[in-house]
Amino acid sequence: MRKKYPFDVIEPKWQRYWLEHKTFAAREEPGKPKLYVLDMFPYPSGAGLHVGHPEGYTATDIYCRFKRMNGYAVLHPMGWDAFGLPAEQYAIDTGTHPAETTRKNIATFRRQIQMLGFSYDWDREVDTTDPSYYRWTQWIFLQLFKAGLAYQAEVPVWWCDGCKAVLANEEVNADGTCDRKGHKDVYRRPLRQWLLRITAYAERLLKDLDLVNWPESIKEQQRNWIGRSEGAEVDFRAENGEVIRVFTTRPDTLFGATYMVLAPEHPLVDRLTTAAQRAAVEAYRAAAAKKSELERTQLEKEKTGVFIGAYATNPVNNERIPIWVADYVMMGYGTGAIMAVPAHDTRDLEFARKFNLPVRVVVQPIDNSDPVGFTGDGISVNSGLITGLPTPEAKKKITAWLEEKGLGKATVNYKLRDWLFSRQRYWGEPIPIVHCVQCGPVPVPEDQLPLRLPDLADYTPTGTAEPPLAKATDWVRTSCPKCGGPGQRETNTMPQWAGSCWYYLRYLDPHNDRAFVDPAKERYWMPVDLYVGGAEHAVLHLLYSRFWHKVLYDLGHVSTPEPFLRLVNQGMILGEDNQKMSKSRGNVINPDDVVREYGADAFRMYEMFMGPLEATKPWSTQGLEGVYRFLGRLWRLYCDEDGTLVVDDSPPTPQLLRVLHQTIQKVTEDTESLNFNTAIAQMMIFVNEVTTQPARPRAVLEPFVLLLAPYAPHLAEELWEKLGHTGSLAYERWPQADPQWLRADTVEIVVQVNGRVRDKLTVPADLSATELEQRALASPRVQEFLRGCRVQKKIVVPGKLVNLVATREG
RNA sequence: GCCGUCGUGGCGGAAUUGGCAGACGCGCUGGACUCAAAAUCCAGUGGUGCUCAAACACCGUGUGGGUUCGACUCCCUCCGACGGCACCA
Repeated sequence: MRKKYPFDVIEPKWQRYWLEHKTFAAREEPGKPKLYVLDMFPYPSGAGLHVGHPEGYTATDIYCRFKRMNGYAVLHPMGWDAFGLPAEQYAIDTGTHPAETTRKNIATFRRQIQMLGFSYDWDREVDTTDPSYYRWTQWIFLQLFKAGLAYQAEVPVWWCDGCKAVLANEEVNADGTCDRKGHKDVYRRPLRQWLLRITAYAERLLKDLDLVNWPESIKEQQRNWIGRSEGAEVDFRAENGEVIRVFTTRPDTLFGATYMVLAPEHPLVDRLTTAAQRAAVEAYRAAAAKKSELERTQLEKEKTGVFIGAYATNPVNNERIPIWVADYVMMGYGTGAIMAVPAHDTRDLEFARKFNLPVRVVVQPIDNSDPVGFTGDGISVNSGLITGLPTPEAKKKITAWLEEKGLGKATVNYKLRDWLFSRQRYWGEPIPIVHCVQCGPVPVPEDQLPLRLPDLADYTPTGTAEPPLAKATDWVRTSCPKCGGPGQRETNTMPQWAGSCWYYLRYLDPHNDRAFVDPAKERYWMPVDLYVGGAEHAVLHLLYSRFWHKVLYDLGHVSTPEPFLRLVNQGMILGEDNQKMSKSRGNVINPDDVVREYGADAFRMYEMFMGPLEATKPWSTQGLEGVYRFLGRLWRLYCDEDGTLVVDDSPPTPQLLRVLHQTIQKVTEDTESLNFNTAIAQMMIFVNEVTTQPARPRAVLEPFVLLLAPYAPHLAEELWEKLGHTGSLAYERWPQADPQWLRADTVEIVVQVNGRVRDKLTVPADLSATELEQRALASPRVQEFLRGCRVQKKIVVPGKLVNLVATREG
């Protein structure tokens, strides 16, 4: 197909120009307002760039180019989140060193990203696998360790037989399969692990969500993940004297507790079970331990459990209630034990019905509906000292009473767990710790960082819990930095999240070898003003980053409590068949093909024209062609077939000036608010309008090039040059809309009778309300509809409409 | 089950504070140019009725109701889609 304009010449030309002139190098400029615009950096996979990547990148690029032209000092960097399993798996399969695979993939990604003409400052590129980068990832880990926020523990962790590796909780799917490869044999086994004490920051991670401008859905997901709930811990005494502590959010229902439940793993089960029940309880616990999470949560809707033979005393009424063991109570939450109030808890009610346990109503709903199974707020009944109180007051009073008697206290619980931070993999940052028999875990001295990954000949997992690094025996064997005695290096590595937790800070000062970032630079650029990326990172990446950032903040290394001020999630791009793009469906669109055939500007512009940035939307090659045709039409507005400029110096008509200034106004507003699709629609209106006119006045066409520049930067640069300018337009002043041309002299007024449009009047824009009313009533069309009616009410909105409310007479 | 987001032509989508629903693009139809086609340009394009057309009327933003002079927009009910969480006491 013949090209509609020479994008294949223009685009490489300007890309070369920008790189050679370092047009987009970011500088701290005290006189200018700063703007830090960040893309979630990609994992450079072997498959190359996907059309989803450039969606967010184009959005941020447009915004950055727009803001530069509006006088901002803009920081807009790109880099690589390059540790991770695929390169390691490839090494296992082929023997190629992951570093080499990574280098190659990065080269492909860089080429593809550069061919789209994004205005990144390439001198700030970071690569998480580069020792000069991970040196500081390790350094931050040591700060966490020294602050007591990194510790080792023997924890039951998810082990995937297929990957021969430990998985993090979040890497295990709800159906019990492995998130990476879909392996089925995933189960828990206890292993020594590194954990980060993110729970110490639960409250601040929750509260500080109020400081950021993020989509409500993301904030809500983080809140749910942190899972704060207020309640009370209450001590029940078993008959043998053991104290069973429970957590409840409804201390007001204590009088309705008719039994207790311990989690199967609860340590008191052993000590409380009576001889008669021991066999049944042991059998139940053994069965529960074997159950996968899948069985325990998904399939097992029917409650199970066993009475352990023991009783406890309800502290509020001294009632004797039986103790059961059941797997609907989890050891990992609260205290692993509950008081069961079947009348006001759905799960307890199910259990009680199945095992014929008593149900006692202690909360009366306000609307007098059935109290059994009622879990909302109401009025306490049959509840001693709190009888008659509404739920919130009842909670307060009973909690105070418990505290006074030493039987319990108000408590806050979180669902959030500590972050399992070690991986039994090769291709990750080595954890800079030496294990010494004398001194325990000892940090590698900071001046010895980076602790480099040793080369291995064989990357395959050991198959045991020993990580592959254990094979590098010379590397593992070392001396203790503290006492000089024999030591062993930690062989676990960090998870992929580690490098991405702080990369936005390294961009500020990527070549600094004395600190992870220079404090002055940090203060100048932070926080990130706009962060764009996929919603799949809603919880983990963003929560982990926020956690590290807060630790660095507390240690005085960064100046803001939150890293990312504003967050926008770009939507997914589906295939033309409205399905998720995938190789197996054969609906994958390759950016290389698109750029070869239509050019980068058309690709960028189409992705922005598809719809709102946040929306999920299907790819359409015809839609792409429509945008490509538009760019061709735009080109022909300026040049004839030989590429000779046809712009003239004729005085522009008022009509053209009006559409120009409307376009300036609309494009300015919509670019600022990231509504790129409507900004492009307005540019199309402009081009359509100019096309209908014979003249090509420079006074109108030249400012339009600047409006186009953030969207189709190569085309705009080329036209700018043809118009006689030298150098790049990247820092030209953004056009200002002249209000004179936005004001309309006359407006069209809608005249309604009973809410239906019956006539339209063209009147002077500043016509008064009374005058407007007169003219509306004088309209023959309107009079026709008013015949035989009496006007009851007149609504006059100057500049907009007149509505006459009339009723039929007689 | 719970939380969140969202339902607008044949399709992607627009609509400022409650004020002409369907901007812009795709597709489709007709026309110009052409030997012909492609490309390009011009015109039309929510549905229904009125024997065609014009004019006009009525219907129309997932469903049913409500508030209002007026509802895509605000409130309630239900239905559907997508995303997240999931026995969290």
